[in-house]
Amino acid sequence: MTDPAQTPPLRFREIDEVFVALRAAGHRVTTPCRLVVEALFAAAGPISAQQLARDTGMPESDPSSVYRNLERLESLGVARHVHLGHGPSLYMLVGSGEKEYLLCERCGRATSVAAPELDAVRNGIEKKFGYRASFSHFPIVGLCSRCLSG
Amino acid sequence: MTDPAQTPPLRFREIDEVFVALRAAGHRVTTPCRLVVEALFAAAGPISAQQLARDTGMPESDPSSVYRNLERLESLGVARHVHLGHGPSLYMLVGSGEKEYLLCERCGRATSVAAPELDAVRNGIEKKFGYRASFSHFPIVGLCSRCLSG
DNA sequence: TCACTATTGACAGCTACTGGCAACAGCGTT
DNA sequence: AACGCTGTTGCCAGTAGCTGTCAATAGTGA
Repeated sequence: MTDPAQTPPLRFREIDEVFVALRAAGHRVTTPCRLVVEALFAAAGPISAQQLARDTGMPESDPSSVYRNLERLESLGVARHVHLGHGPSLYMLVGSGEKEYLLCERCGRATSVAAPELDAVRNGIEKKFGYRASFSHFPIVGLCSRCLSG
Repeated sequence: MTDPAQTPPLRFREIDEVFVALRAAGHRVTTPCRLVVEALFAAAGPISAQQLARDTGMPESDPSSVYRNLERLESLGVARHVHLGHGPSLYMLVGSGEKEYLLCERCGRATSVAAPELDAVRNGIEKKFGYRASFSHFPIVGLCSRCLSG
């Protein structure tokens, strides 16, 4: 049983911590639940509910259970979502070093940056308008350098 | 015929310019079209397609004609829309002194400011990330001063 | 007034969810 | 290891916010 296919998935420990948190909150770690969490871990970046259904083999024609799992993970603070333009919400696990987003309205390209990178911008806005801006749920929208010059 | 009810609506001249622009582009100024433009003029601020249907007496149960009129007005550069949070798009006529928006994610309050007010923020973003941000279509989202202190 | 055709209202369809419900399956208990 | 409580699932229906199709209507120039 040392078959490589049998080795635990990457970052198993962190995944397991999610399951521990779920159980601690009185939730059950079902097969679909586990698949969703694993798919979020495996994803390269923010991912749609539709894509999660595809990745997990859950009913693509009706991703309501995917949404319910995501809702639960979000309520626990384990996952969150971002609205990148007009498409569906994109979900991700919350980790250390949270990201914020810039979105190009023309080409659709999204750039993620570490939250502190935007602190100067945030402070400027707060000083002038009293708003503490966050670009983790709704991004900064505009034109990227490529679309500006092109 | 000097009955006050017969006097032209407020800002009649500007409205008429919209109709001239529509005709110049080969469009017809129909009654529903006129009603939509007048409702946009009359509205206190950005207004939803649903509300426009209500205000004009157009079929509320199916605002597709309202959307087609808005689409036409937007393609002419006469109207535009903003996404204030998770609700429907809000439409407005394009005038002089364009507005940009800040939205409070908690209380839903939207603040509109003249575009130049955000130039410092915009320049800071462009210098650091190469993006030229616009907050007229998607607002800056965060927490307003009231929600921060309360 | 006529004829051409843009525009309308009605209807169907779509995406992205949200809610209801009976059957199923975790998980603590025995 | 079986039991049973109840959280969770899949399925189905429903909703919001649009978008597409089409025959009938109504602006507009001739």
